Amino acid sequence: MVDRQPGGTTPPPERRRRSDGERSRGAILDEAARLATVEGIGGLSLARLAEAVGMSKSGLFAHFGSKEELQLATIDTATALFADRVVEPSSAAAGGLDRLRALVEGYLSWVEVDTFPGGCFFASVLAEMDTQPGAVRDRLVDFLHDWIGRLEDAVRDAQEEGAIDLSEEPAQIAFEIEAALLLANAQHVVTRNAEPIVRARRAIERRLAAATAPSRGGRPARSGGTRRSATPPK
Amino acid sequence: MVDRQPGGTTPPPERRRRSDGERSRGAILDEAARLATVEGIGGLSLARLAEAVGMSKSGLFAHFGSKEELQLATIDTATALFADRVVEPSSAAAGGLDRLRALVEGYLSWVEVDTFPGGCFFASVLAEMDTQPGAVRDRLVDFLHDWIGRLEDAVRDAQEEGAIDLSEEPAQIAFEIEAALLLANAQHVVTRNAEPIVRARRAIERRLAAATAPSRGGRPARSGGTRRSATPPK
DNA sequence: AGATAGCACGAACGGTCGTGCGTTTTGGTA
DNA sequence: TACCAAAACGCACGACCGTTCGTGCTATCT
Repeated sequence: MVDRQPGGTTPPPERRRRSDGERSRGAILDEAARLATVEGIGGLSLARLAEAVGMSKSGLFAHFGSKEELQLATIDTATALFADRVVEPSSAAAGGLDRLRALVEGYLSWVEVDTFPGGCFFASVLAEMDTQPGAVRDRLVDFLHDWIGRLEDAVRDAQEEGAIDLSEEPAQIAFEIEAALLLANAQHVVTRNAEPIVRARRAIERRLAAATAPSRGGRPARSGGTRRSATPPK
Repeated sequence: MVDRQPGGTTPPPERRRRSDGERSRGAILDEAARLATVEGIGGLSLARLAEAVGMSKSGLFAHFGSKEELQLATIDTATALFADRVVEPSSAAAGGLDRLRALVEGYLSWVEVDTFPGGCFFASVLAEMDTQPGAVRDRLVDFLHDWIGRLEDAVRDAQEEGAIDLSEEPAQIAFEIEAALLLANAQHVVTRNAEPIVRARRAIERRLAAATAPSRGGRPARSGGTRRSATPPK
């Protein structure tokens, strides 16, 4: 952490942090991500956030310098949590199809387990900012592209492994999966029960079954197995 | 228009309207629905709305009495427009399946034709209000139930007519259709091109094709026609 | 024509917003 | 232990929020 050089003149752009400051900042961002899903990332006010974490408005503000910086940092916090809860666990999957299923299940539990009171952070916040140009929207769109790309990559890998028929378009399958996930989240927030979750699961499982068995007389792809095909990915 | 009774005591709740007032009110609500899809129905301020329609804030406010009343009237305006543009045209369809397709196409054009700058009014506003209890949220949820119910009814009618297999669950098909429509809207707003529209169309057409042809070796259902079969189920 | 009431206006209110500034407290280090 | 910068604070600001009020204007009815 410390990188002091004994040579006397330490260059000015050094910024020393104190541990309690870092801890406060983390607590602020955790609460900000929660509140943003119910009040909106724009509607969330510094005063309410400060009260929620138990500190003064000005003390909180000093951590970020502007509201937009706070919003961007909040997005980064949610992104890190999403990576930890949804993306990372899927990396243990054996093949592309299993990884795809792991991403789906990861997202559905991310929604169902009430990680945030207002449902999926990104669905909530992107719906709010999708028409408001700026750095916040841009960062959210970046996240979305990353997520959709991850689904498509899993489909492509599954195709290379023979688990999904080659006639299927990865972007189309990713679209249909994402559609079910998005509506599952939206309806879960409104109805507060698990029915949309199981409907989404059913829709996706059915779609994958159709993509697994080729539409016109091909061999049914095998499921599971640690078989490592030659095809080294990219 | 006038209903005066000569008996003296005219019951108080009478309210006479002037034509220019009604026209102003309509213009306000049209603009409010537009602005609500980009600024949010909560973020939309009376001052900005007044400026957009070219009148004073207080003059505008007098039409509604409170911001919540304005919001509710805005929702009613959007609901009427939706009924006119999407629901009503579908009533000309011959059977349940055609009506279902008409609802889908009606919604997709509602989105693609940029009826509102921020995409579908209801998707946008419901995403904003889904965690904020109150009359506004309730009215939006009512609309949603009505819309989903309309999709399910069309599926059920199609089943009675033999156009959709009886083993399909109407609520499940409606969920999958609504999912594709919702994501089509969301991605259209972000990307501003037609690709999500055609992806949704493709997904829904494929799903309907699967629901039309029974999963395990039955006769493919015929499309079109006003045939009204008895079809005693199972 | 005169009377009535719907319509629109400007000004002002109490409140909350994001933001700046000067001060006090506090934790890590020399 | 004494020092110093990070951290948290209180306070105040200008702008904007929804809402209220008093006042003219004018369309419509008698």
